[in-house]
Amino acid sequence: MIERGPEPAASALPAGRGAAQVSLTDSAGPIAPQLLRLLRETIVKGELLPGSIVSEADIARRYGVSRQPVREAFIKLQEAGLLSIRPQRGTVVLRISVDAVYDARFVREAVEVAVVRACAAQRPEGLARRLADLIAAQEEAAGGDNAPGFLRLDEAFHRALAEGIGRSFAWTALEAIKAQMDRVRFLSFEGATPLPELIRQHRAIAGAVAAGAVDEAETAMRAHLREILASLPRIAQAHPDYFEPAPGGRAATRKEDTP
Amino acid sequence: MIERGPEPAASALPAGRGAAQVSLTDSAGPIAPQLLRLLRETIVKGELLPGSIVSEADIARRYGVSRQPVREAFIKLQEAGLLSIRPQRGTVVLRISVDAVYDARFVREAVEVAVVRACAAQRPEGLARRLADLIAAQEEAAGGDNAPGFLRLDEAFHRALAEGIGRSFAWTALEAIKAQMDRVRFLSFEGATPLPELIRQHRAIAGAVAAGAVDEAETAMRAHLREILASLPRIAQAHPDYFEPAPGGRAATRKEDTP
DNA sequence: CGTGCTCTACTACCATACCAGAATACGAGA
DNA sequence: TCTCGTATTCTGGTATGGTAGTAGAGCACG
Repeated sequence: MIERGPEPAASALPAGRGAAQVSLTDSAGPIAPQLLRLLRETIVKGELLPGSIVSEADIARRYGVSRQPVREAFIKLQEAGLLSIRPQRGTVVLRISVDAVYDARFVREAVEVAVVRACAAQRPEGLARRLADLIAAQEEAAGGDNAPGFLRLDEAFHRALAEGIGRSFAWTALEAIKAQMDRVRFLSFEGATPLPELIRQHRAIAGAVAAGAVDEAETAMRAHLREILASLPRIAQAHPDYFEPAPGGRAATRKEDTP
Repeated sequence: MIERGPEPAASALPAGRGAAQVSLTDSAGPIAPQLLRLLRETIVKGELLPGSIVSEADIARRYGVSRQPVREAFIKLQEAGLLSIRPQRGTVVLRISVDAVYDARFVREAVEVAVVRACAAQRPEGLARRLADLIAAQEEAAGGDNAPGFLRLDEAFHRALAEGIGRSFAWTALEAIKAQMDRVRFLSFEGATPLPELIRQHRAIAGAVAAGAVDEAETAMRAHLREILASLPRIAQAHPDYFEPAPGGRAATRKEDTP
């Protein structure tokens, strides 16, 4: 076991109530996936600030695990465009790249439009009911000011569409990409699109699907996905330190440069 | 250094001319990505047979590296749906799942259609020229019976479309997914779609893009992507041992089963 | 006082060691 | 001969040691 003295000096993590509160070794299952989810959530929520540098050993000490699972988590987070691993130099939490966010939306929109068109064309049995249930739950969450709960239900809504046509893989493939957009969403809680408006858009999508209106469903989905990022320019201005400077170069894309 | 005796007994790898011919330690750069590419190619080409079991230690010995880079490669190959890592039981090369291939095509088609539509709508400068060059090179490769070379040029063609509209990320995101389809393509060299026909389709796509015919470009792209898998049912029948049995259950999707 | 060099303190990467669980080989008993 | 319990030997997961390489601080020199 590693020496795990408190020594909270120079901690990049919020360390508000002791970061290692979530026990990884105690609970069941492999710790590598647990650590991955934990770190991703930490970054997406903005608790681990963009630009701050982390290290395998640092995180390993902090959570009382070895460097091995940390390394695996780092690699996946790099693929998701949240970290940049620079060999022998350090690993840095990437600032949000506006370009990367739009790239993610482009791919997500392409896939989700195809999904929702197929839904409207096939009108699979039970889907309309499922969507209605989710929308009802979303209204409840919105009423109770339960923002995190709403985000989970929002995900469930989109997943339900893919599952409806037997293409749950389509949503799985988007999950890695979605992280980029999620970071913006968490920043945009302050004065972004009100939840009732998002619910209204969900209802429009579900309605078009139930009616078998293919083109209408596509239009509704596109509007919805663009709405999510409508506040992006304003957010980027409000939090300049969270975002990559303007230039088009995106370090996240280049996984292996030929020097 | 690990004892690396020849002992070719019970080798799952073809071992035709000594598998470790490709030196990993000598050449430059981190060996983990190199090993990943090498293993992926080995699986996609069918040199490592579906259903065969591999182990971290086995591969590590074979290529004269430690288990660490092998492990990282395994993880990524699992995400790509090529391997199934079963803790404490073994890692198996997954058979091709027809469902998974169609899932991959669904996502790829959705993204590539969006790309090609944007290309036709924007008609970015220089793209038409680039596509024409690639098609010319493809004709040369097809004439010289250079199948692997043609596949590389085919990839370059699709990547060029994404790059044309400044969405190279779209192609990057597809690379992991594409592996499923590539496996089929390598099996289908025997009596599949003749290369001239594929080139004709490329020309149709490029022509529609150059003409700014958005819908026509979409149609051409869809036809092209479906053509690639046109021989799938026949291939699956011809190589039953390479494919997952009929039932809809796809082991590739379930990353963590709850036993 | 300004500038170049060395040397230290990190980093990620790779290799090795240890562990718990799963599958199988095997032998005793019926 | 067949069945069941046990021991061995695999597996992947985790922990830890070692190495090449980079960034930056401190010192020598102009």
